[in-house]
Amino acid sequence: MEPVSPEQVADFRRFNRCLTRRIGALDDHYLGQDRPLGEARLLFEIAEREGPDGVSLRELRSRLGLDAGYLSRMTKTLRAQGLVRLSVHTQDSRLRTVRLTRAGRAEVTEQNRRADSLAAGVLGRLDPGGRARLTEAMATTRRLLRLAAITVERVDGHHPDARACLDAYADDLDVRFPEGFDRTDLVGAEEVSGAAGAFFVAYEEGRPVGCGALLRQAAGTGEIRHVWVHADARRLGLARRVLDTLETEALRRGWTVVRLDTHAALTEARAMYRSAGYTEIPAYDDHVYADHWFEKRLSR
Amino acid sequence: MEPVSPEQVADFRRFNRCLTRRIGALDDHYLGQDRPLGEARLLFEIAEREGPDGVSLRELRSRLGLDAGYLSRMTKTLRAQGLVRLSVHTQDSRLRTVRLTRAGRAEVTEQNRRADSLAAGVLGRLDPGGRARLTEAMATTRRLLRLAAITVERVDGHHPDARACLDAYADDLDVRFPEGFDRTDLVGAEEVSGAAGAFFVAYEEGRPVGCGALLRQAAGTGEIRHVWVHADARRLGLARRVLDTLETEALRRGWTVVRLDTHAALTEARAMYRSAGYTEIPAYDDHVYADHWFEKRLSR
DNA sequence: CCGTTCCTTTGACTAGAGTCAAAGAACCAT
DNA sequence: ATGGTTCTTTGACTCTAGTCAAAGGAACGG
Repeated sequence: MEPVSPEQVADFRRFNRCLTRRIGALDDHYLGQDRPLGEARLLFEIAEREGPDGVSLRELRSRLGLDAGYLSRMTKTLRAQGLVRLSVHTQDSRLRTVRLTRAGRAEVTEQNRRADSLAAGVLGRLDPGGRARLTEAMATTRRLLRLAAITVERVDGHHPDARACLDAYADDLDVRFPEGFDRTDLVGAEEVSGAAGAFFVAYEEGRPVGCGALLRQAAGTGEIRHVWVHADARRLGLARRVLDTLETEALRRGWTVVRLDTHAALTEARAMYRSAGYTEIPAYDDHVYADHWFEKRLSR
Repeated sequence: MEPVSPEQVADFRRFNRCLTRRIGALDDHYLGQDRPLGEARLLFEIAEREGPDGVSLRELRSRLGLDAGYLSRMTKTLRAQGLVRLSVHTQDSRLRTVRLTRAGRAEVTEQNRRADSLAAGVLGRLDPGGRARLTEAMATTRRLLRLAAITVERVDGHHPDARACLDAYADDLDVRFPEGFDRTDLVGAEEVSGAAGAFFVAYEEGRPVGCGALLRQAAGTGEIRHVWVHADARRLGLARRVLDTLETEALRRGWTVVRLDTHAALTEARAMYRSAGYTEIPAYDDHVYADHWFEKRLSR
């Protein structure tokens, strides 16, 4: 890809320096008041992850990347402060489940209130136009930083991450299609392996957040299927990135045309394909869920 | 001022959370490799502040806000690693001067190279359009966060910060005006005190970075003078903010018209006044440095 | 020249953050 | 049932980061 210009690198680093200097004022965790940072972080994580049955120490440990002993001790002090309750996991009694007590919940709410008012204080020093521009620029920064942190990797069709993506994809379609979606329509693992095709998964911090499949359709022609992005990772431009990856892979295989079909319900997808250079063509198959067919001629 | 909308607060906090999570990858200091964070920070600060005669421990201490003992010990370990040299200050032998050795300089350069390549790595995962949008959004975020962190405060005309600003202002004008600038033209401390007028200084992290004066000109009319912004704080919209503050102060005093004059050399200033709602009027004085005269009718 | 103030060094602490290893209880596959 | 694995707890550490106070040398003001 094109090299990164030194000016952009300099801008990037200026931003980092500026932010790490101000991070004290920005970081929610510094609002942990008299509580040590580690505990404050843990408390927030519990509040965030806690389901109806609380959250297991194991999950917290992997989320926060903490040492088991360290975590055990910290939860002990939180318990001593009356902020959390510990109990044995209902399914697996090796695990402990943590949940917030009423006092713990109140504490978290209070911290959030404080962080909100701090943020409002900063924004309040700008005029309304400035506020709008700042929040807009922050949102753009966040979106693009997230996108830059996501990697798209080729995985085997049998890989659990591939199957997990396809499952989630099927669930999404089942909701969106008025007629529902039948999972037997999904590609088989062999169809996207070896010379037949390829499967790609997008990872954000190790978590699969998107996918896409490429299959051989005819000599020199590939078919793109199952381009999907997790709800949490939408509006980042990730689908476009997956598409780029699939096209690059097609070219690598010497396929100069790619096609795809899509359902009438997926209007944003159609817009995306058009803006990515795809043109609508007549039906090339009689696929149940297909209402629109697209094609793109690849070059270079 | 208008209240801050909850959506904007939420956006702001999402940004903070996202950034503190990624800060490990962004923060230059985390590149200090095997060196403790404190030492790495110190090393960078020395590199940044070091003049031809090095930099005094005293200055480092106040810049970084460190305990004297802590600083002393850290410089000792840096010295033991051969990265800095310590010597007695030439003017005041109570002070110690630190300067980087060749090895220290090499270390800093290497860290910078590493930080650059890390930044380039992140940017490189975006397409050129995304890179441009990201660096642009980062720059906007930085500018507006800086602006929001600046406070504009009324100070007495005799206050050292007021005099320092006027000195810097005079130096700037002396360079920009073809005919030079005579400091006796500056307002006296009494002209901006009490009922006669007011003087405002803009502070960024305790450092004066801008100023503006308001003087009574005639009944119900104020004159704005000496609106100045430090070179480091330009292009943030600070002049506009100072101007707003002066107008608010004028209104508070019941003055419904403010006027100002400006020199032909200051083209950006003229544009700024126009966009702030000032209209050009005929000369209202025969001030030496005045070529253009502006007026604004204040309301509410 | 004398007392006060300023700057640095040193010693003696504390608290937070985190690591490592051992051990016990529970689960799982065979 | 049994051996291996997983999860949590506990004890014993280490390393940073930072505070506080005492002390000594240098500068400064009168």
